[in-house]
Amino acid sequence: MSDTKDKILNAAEILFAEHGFSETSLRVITSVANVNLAAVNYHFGSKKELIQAVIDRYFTSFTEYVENEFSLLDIKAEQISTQFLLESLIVPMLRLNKIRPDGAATFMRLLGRAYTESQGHLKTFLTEKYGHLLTQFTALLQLANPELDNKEMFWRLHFMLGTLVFALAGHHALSEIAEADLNEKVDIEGILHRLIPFLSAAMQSS
Amino acid sequence: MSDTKDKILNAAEILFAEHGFSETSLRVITSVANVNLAAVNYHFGSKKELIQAVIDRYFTSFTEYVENEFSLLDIKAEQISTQFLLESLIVPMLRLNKIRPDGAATFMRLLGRAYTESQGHLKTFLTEKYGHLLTQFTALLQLANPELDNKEMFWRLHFMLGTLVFALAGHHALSEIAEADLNEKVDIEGILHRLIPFLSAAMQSS
DNA sequence: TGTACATCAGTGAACGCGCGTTCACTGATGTAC
DNA sequence: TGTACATCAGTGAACGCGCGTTCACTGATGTAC
Repeated sequence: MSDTKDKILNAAEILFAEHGFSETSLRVITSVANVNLAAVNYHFGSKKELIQAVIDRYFTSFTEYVENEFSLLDIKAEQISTQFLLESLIVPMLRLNKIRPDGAATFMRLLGRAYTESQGHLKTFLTEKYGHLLTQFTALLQLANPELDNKEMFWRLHFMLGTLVFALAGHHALSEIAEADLNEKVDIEGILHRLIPFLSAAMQSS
Repeated sequence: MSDTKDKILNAAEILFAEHGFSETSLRVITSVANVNLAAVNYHFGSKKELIQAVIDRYFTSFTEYVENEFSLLDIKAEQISTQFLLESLIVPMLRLNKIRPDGAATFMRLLGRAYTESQGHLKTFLTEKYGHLLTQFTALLQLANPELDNKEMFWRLHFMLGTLVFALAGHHALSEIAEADLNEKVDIEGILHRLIPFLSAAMQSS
């Protein structure tokens, strides 16, 4: 992969996470990346495909880490619980910080943007490529919560994922308020450790 | 208030909720509203001020309903609990359906957009005008959960609000998946009744 | 080793288009004397 | 009751601007014979 291509991806992911996809112009991206404007269309074909490439790069790493983590779980073991499953997402999450500066936060913000900016192409693209991961996670959750029926599980799962993405994607804003109000600094890991008991309790509500 | 002004607001709120603020052009709004393009700038001054006017119209009604509902609560009563407080938001929420078709859903989607689209002007505008409502709600929550310290309360409150806005703003998408996967139709009220026990349990997690 | 051609990465300038906003203007209604 | 002027709601056309994309082109490297 050429240097130029990487420079575009690196600049784009930060700008997309910060300002959203449609609010970020190719002119800003290429000037931050210090490459020619036409290089985006040369390497990626269109802005749409650049957006997909940016998200895909994270997802490829993330799913690899998650699958690796899941394969280590002993599915028959007694200790499989919602809390335990959510905690098993922390390691894959934080490994993203090693491949890109502030990678976990950037990935979550991109996910939040993808969820919100309502052009269909991203949703189709993601569910086709990474839907099996959600299926796998759902199956494990069902193992951990055998007393919940399908419907209840569906809703709780989506509430939970929503809270996760929302809290992690908005963690910049939250941290700012937290620092002003409580004089407390928190990073992604800190938020995850506050979120997991919160979500586990919610999942077990009767 | 002139007919034209209302026609613009009514068309704009639906389009903003559906496609986001910056993805919705004044040309689309005015053609749906069946008014002249220049009328937006004549009546509102700019697109930014139109966005604020759309959101403000809902907030004015909503805060009025909420304050009315809160004033009916007996603050000393034993039964004040998180569940009880969340349930007291249902009535104000659903009253929005009476002043505008699908008003509750539209309002939540607008809130979600406002939270996500990152220009500061909306956040400043809203916290200045309606921040006291959040303060009031926090105080009541603290009454219902005296065992939580300030920090824990801060985080749980924001996780909770995030889940609420996220789930309600995205309820169109969720309902679609739910219908495909579970053959179940749900509206805002249905989601609220699933969400409240979920969030109450989360709030009480130890 | 030398020549001819193909492939590839990258570029500078221009294209057409949709955007928010502005401006000079119209016509209806209200107000003063 | 009539006239002169002011205010207001609304309009049609144009403005300049930033956008994603395209196109003809360059220069470096690889491949065939």
